[in-house]
Amino acid sequence: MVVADDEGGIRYWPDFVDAQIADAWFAALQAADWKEQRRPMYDRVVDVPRLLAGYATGQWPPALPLTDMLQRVQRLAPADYNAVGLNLYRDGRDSVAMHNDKLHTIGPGQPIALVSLGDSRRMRIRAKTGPRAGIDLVLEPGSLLVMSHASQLTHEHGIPKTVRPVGPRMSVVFRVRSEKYAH
DNA sequence: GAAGGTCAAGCGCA
DNA sequence: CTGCGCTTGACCTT
Repeated sequence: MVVADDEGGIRYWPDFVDAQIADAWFAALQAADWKEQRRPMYDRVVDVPRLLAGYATGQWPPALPLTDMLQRVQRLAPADYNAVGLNLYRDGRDSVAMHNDKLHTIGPGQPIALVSLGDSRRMRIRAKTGPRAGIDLVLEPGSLLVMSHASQLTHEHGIPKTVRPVGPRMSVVFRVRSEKYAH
């Protein structure tokens, strides 16, 4: 347990699946419907530093291994997941700023399950109040990170950029979206 | 419909 | 090398 609270806190399983499965998933998910996004930044528009894809549960192309992934996630972190979000960090310049998942879009008490594939990347986790001691967690391929709803209130997380040469990493995030946000 | 939060890059400093 | 806090603004949410 990386962070403790009464909903399970933040839990990390480095060996969620073995390397062969992780590699196969990573390869198959290249075929997802990856989209670039852009955002305004001062007087210019910049690319969001990662590629994004997302599906409602069961609405993904059958060729994607998401059904298998979801079944395995269910064994360790059972919940009525109704959405998946995928992020592709192409190299060390790709990142996500520190943030927490929007509580209003997640069912109360429901976990968020994140599977990592491809190269390892370091995730920074930090308490939002009090002593702002940060925790670094290396998210390895084939690992599972489960974050409680409550932990989103107390902690924020992000994937910082790095100068170290790194290959692509993918995260596959299963969530229980509230009614009005679910498709 | 007003108001508040988000989150991109780059900078300076620790 | 890396972390952090600051900055603006279009868009989203309440």
